Amino acid sequence: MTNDDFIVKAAKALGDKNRLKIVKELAKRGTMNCSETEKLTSLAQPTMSHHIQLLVESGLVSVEKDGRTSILSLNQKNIEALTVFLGKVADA
Amino acid sequence: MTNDDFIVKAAKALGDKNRLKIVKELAKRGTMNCSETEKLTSLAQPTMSHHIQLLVESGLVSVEKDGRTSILSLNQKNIEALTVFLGKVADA
DNA sequence: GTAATACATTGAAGTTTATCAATATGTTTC
DNA sequence: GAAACATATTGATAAACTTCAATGTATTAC
Repeated sequence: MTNDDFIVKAAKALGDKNRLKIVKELAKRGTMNCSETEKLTSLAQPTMSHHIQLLVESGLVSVEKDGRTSILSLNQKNIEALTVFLGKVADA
Repeated sequence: MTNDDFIVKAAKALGDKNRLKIVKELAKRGTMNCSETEKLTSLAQPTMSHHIQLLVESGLVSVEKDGRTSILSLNQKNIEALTVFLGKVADA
């Protein structure tokens, strides 16, 4: 994946209000499992599962399996990379 | 528009490779008019016009009309706002 | 004022995305 | 091992998005 591809994918992942809500909540709590994300919105479980998959594929969110639960957290390094890119654009 | 709405809209605007290319080129050159953006890709003129409209509506890009040409530039303030948001998320 | 230039709008086609109900898979509990 | 739990997958539908050809609207140039 080129850097541009990463930017596009990550931006696309952030460009949805439900996924943004997950990201913001992860920033607040540190971690969440999938069931907890479902309580953030009124979306059905498969829909959330899909959104989470997109966030993970984008690199913004990481998953660690613990038994039957999936523990989500922010991928700080990749979010930082996106931030740095934007920072450069902001004061170009 | 709430702050979340802005983040979603701006991220969505960035989440397309052609629009990202415009933004990056604006960061490099400072300004461009619409005809110049058309040379960046192989997209048709109406398609570019549409992408530019999305960028402008998102707040990432500003337009100033000068006769028959539209002069595009980055909206540093809004890009900075997006950067700040991500920065907070990155080291949450 | 006609022609050329720069951009916007419209209408339509194809593609992608968001969403859900139903169902499947793997895991813990009893 | 049966039941409950956590998440994933599948298949379908509706909405949103990307793209273009055709056409429209200003503006400049001759």
